[in-house]
Amino acid sequence: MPLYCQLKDTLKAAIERGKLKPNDRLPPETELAQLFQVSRMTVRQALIELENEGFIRRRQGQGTFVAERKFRQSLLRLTSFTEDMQSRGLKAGARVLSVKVISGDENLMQRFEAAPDEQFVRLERIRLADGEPMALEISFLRRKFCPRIEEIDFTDRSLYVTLREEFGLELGWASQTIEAKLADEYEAKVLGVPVGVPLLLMQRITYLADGLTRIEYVRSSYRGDRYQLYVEVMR
Amino acid sequence: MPLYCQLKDTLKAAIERGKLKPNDRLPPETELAQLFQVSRMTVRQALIELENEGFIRRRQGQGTFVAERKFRQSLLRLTSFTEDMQSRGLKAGARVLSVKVISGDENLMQRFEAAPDEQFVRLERIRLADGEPMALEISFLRRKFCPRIEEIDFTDRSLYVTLREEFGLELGWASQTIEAKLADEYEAKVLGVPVGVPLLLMQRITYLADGLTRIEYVRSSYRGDRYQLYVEVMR
DNA sequence: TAGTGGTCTAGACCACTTT
DNA sequence: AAGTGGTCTAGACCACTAA
Repeated sequence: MPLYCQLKDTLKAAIERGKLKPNDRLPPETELAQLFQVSRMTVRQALIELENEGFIRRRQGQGTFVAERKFRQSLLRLTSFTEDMQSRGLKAGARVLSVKVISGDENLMQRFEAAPDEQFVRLERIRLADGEPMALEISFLRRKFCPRIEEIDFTDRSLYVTLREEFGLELGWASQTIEAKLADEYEAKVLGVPVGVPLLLMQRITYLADGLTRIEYVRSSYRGDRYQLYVEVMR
Repeated sequence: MPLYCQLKDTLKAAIERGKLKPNDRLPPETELAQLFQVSRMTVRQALIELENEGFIRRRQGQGTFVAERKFRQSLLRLTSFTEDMQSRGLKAGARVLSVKVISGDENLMQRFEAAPDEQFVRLERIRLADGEPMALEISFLRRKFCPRIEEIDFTDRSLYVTLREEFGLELGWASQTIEAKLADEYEAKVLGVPVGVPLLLMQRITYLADGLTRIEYVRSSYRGDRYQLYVEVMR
């Protein structure tokens, strides 16, 4: 592992464990270089990446400081429902409504740019936060990348963790749309809300780490009365 | 202006003007260094920032390539309605509903962490895309940073451009929430839609470039039938 | 004025990909 | 084997901030 990554991890761990608190000042770059027996440029690479990830702020003439907690959370990243709920301090869960292997759906083939005979796994779940229905989530996966995934029970299991640990699939990025719509009869029934309540509809196509291969299409309908997206955006 | 910024701007301009096309390979780092008469580390700093901004992809052993257009657009950034519509190929406009100077609002004072006697300007506009109502936007500005801004007509004028050009205010970042709700009677009337249609509600607090000073609070209600957010998110 | 981060150099060797 | 980006060094001077 590169030296700058080791230094990065060391500092990140110190911040996350509370050994370094928000607004604490870090030692100057020259001092860190001596401490870790590396050159200043190596220290700088570690610090620049930590700043980009929101863990620290660097100010010319002043020094380097641990960022406020809220600043290092929830810049919009590719997260699973499980991770999202964890960061909100809620316990994520699921009720599996159906699991199917399907193929030949025109719409899906287009979204995935897939061959006509390719198989997909359709996983439909109600997502729970502290046991309460929060969203209806319908995921489509390309079965050739995760064979027999339909045999796994996703009641209390993160899909993304499973993709990584069982199938060695590293996710890279996703393109996502967000819109407002009304709950139809089916959505209302499974979410336990009246027909016509507002929902936040998010549709996502997830790509692997190579940046090109599409692995997942997911359509999530969040209850408008319980769910709010939070984003920090830069100019 | 630093050398690496000059190089960055040069390359960015070449990409934006189409002189360098998607998937074109850039010269290797050593060659760029010779071409621009700078060290390789300086070239690298320019390239790393261009990669972070989505203009290029770098691959060890292969080279540096111009990124696909869609990859360099619309990562979620702090944009004005005007910029947002431009990037969608629509013409942005506005109908000013009211402009007021107000003070003493508890709620506002809290959002801005402002003194009890501070004055705010409240600007309420219907935002138009190609002449059609798209959103109701209510902006609150701290008047001490932009005195007499209430005398400006924002019918065909970007608020953010005005803040920069008339008042020298550079925006830095914003914290933003996004949720789904139903149109109430007032919203329905001014947007020209029935009561109860779904709306995408975005609330934003905008900070200046210093990262600390809050300058704007804006509450935008977008028509759910016409507006969709698009985001690309990284893992 | 002293100390911080910001920029820059001219090398070096390594890891990865393609030929 | 050749060429690419990835990591790293040991210096240097500059710009900004605070005392």
